[in-house]
Parts: sequence; C-alpha cells; structure tokens
Amino acid sequence: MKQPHQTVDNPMRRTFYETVARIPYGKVATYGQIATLAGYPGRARQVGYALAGMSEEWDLPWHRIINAQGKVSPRTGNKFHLFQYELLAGEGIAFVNNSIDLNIYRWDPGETDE
DNA sequence: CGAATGACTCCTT
DNA sequence: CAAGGAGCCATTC
Repeated sequence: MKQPHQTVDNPMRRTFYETVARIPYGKVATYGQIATLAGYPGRARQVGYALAGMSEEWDLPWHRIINAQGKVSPRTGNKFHLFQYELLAGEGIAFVNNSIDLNIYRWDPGETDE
C-alpha cells in the first residue's frame, strides 16, 4: 500500500511544516492556503500528505489545518479528525454544524500574524 | 514510463 | 446545502 514514507529532505515538505508552524493561535488555514504561502500553489494535496507523514510528537499545529469547506478532513481509518475538533475548540474556534467560519478564523498572513 | 493513491479543490446536479 | 465527478500534483510500485 502507499505509505507517506517521505523524508524531510524535501524542501517542499519542510516549507509546509514551516508555514503550518506560523499559523497563529485561534486561527485556521486551508491546505491550498498553506501550499500557496509555502510557495507551491496547487499542491494542497501534498500539504495534507506531508502532515500525514508527520509524527504526533511534532510541535506543528496540524489541527489548525482544515479543508476549503471549513471542516476537518476525514482521514482514512482513523478518528483523529474528531480529536482535531476538540483541539480547535480549545483554541476558541466556534463550530456551526461541525463547520468553521473561514471568513472569520481563516489565517491572514501579514495582517494578524507577527 | 505508466498506473495507482491520497488530511485537496472546484464545478455541476 | 449535500453528493458526485473531474482535475491537479507528488510520491511509490
């Protein structure tokens, strides 16, 4: 089966991690957003793929990454996405029918960030 | 190189 | 608003 056994040697994946780590508290970002900010527009899938290969021990706020629908991505075979909801709620994110208001919580780099 | 896969996104029903 | 189909991209076999 296909396993994301990728290494961090790839500058693309490393850049994704850097971008994710820059997401401020109480804010969220979409995969496409991260990809674009990382300098790889259109690689939204690779962002999710990179996060999938990431260890749970990482300091990255992976829970702040959601899809363009304003919901957490339903990962395959795991219910960790449920845990993501709790983490986001802990950040002060408001949910409406399990969906997040991207118009409010979407990370705006250069304005609200450092 | 071709085929398959996946934490995605957009467009149409 | 929810569901289905097509498009895109990188990595792996």
